[in-house]
Amino acid sequence: MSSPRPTLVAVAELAGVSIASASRALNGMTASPRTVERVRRAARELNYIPDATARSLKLGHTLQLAFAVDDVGNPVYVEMMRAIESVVSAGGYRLQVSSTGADTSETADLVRSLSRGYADGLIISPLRIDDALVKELTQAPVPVVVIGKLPEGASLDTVMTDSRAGVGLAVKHLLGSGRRRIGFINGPLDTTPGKSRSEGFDEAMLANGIERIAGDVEIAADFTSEAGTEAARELLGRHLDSGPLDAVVAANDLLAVGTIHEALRCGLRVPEDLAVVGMDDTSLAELFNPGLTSVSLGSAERGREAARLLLERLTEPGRGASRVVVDPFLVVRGSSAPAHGGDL
Amino acid sequence: MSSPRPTLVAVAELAGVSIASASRALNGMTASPRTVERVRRAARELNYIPDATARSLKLGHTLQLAFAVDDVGNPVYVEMMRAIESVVSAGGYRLQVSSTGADTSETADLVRSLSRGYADGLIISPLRIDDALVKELTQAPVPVVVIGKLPEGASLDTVMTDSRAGVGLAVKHLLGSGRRRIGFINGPLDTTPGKSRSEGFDEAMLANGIERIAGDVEIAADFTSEAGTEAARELLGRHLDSGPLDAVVAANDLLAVGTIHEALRCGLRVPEDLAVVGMDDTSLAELFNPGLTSVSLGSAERGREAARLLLERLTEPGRGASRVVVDPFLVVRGSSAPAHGGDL
DNA sequence: GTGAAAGCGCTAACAC
DNA sequence: GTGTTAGCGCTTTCAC
Repeated sequence: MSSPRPTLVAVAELAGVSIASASRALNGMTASPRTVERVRRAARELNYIPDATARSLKLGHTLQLAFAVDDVGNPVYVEMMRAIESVVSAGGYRLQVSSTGADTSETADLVRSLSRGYADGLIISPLRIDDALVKELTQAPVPVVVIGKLPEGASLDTVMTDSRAGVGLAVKHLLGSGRRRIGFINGPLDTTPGKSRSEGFDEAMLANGIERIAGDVEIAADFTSEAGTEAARELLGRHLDSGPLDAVVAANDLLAVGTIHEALRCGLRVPEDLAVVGMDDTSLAELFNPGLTSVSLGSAERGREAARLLLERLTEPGRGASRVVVDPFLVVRGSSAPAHGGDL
Repeated sequence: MSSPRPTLVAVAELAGVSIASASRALNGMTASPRTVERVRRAARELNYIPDATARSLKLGHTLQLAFAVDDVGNPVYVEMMRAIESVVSAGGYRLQVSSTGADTSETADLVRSLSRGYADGLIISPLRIDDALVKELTQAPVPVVVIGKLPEGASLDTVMTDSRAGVGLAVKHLLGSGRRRIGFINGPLDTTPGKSRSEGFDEAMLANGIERIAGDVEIAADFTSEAGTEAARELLGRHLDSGPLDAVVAANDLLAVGTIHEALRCGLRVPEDLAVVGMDDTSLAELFNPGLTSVSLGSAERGREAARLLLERLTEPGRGASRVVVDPFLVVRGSSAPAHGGDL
């Protein structure tokens, strides 16, 4: 621990060979069995660990890939991560995950630092995307694939889903099972998902001939369950007077679960008094009590596709930007079961 | 994207200075304002990003720290991660998270690769620790601090908790609130936490003068909610005949939540028919319905302490191994509320 | 099969 | 204040 770390020269010396031979022996290149044996022994004896930095500098790659997300606490990212990890490691790479703040400049920062030297490629799923970030990503010295919707004209590998349509699925389901007055708890509108889902909700209401009522939408401070509880307190509180909501669509599972939490606290029964539908269909949805009906946005599949895209670009840098889109679908669970004696 | 990446020499050339001056200008060392200006401009124009690999090789450090866990899906690690991240970034380092498999050799592998070149230090919280891993950790070329219990005699910085006593807290609480027959759902016994908690349970039963009944303990396949559900199916199923359990202690929150899931599926009411207590007091415990009574093991504090220890060792490599222990405490929520008409 | 030597991109003496 | 140069630890031609 205190002695200077052994380098290749120490190993070579101990083995009585040149450092070139030592390197070859260790890396399985052409070398006599005898040399290999002696070098191996020397390396073990010295507890030699090759310096990855030096190796990467010489080789020009690190065999590491990075996945950057805004909030590791969100299970949707965990699911993506698992999917990414499995394809990436099959491709011989190791995965590092980093958590950026919500700030785009912080994200851009991370991209810069990661992309030059510490990783051979990057998958990023940012909540907020501005032009500066797109520029940074496009100019990054290593391939970047983004999970999420990009501004028009950005030429980057990307995998996205149609969360607008996803919200539509939720609304249609609720209407179809007898709900009449649907509230919407969204995340911040300056985020990409927040924006799409907002449009999706308006669209769905319109399509179903329902008048949008201003007070039926509440914007949470972020995509966490705490913010969901907070927002639900507002939304539900407002409706104590103005007439009852009988359903809420939440922009993700965390918000949905926060909403249920608050609804129960208010003495509302879920789903009897209030149906709740989330989005992302994370493990949380399955686990929760009651089970949370949720719109799957194919997080695992998006992760898998993103990883595939990245690997492909790594081996074939020249080709044009790909764009894959994963369709949403609804997973029905207890939180949106039809109200018992439907009052229609 | 396709042109060769600009290096310092390109920048220096464009700016019309030597590469040494360029380096100095960029790094805020002594340089004339005029030089700084020209170099800055050139760098921006070329979209120059310094190569971290080369820089690290020269400097001998990366300003990166790593946190390795077995299962990123467990919220307890998310909490540790947040805590670690905040102290580490205050110290000027960036945090990388890697997910190792459950396998100790895989973990050792990761340590090897991480510890030579990609990170200046490492925090690791492994479920399983064997001698080979301890040896690897001790010999690692960069400082390592482990969150968790080490075998006797290992000289590594470590922060631990007393989860044995933690289980005792849970048992005592349940007994105190009128429960009589307590089951235990543990994780694998070949893991460090599994082992401690097993001992803790036996100890607590003994201390309270309760005869341990073999069938009252069930070992889940791992520390996930799915495994918890599975184990609960076993445990609860067994007791359909042999007489009712009125409480379950689970070795972590995930197992606890899986247990509740299964209990409800069986038509048991929680807490009326069955009280459930988890461990780790993660955000999940607070969020769940009903709220999950849980033994806090101070995950955030453990993370914070681990990060502090690592930073200290980084600046002061010589000193002896530290060892800090964080005390557990109970957080009572709805899942263990006294049964209504207690049948005693 | 093996050794000598060049060089990956950068920083830090060291001279000027 | 600036340029020249050595060298971080490694891999890889290139001769032998």
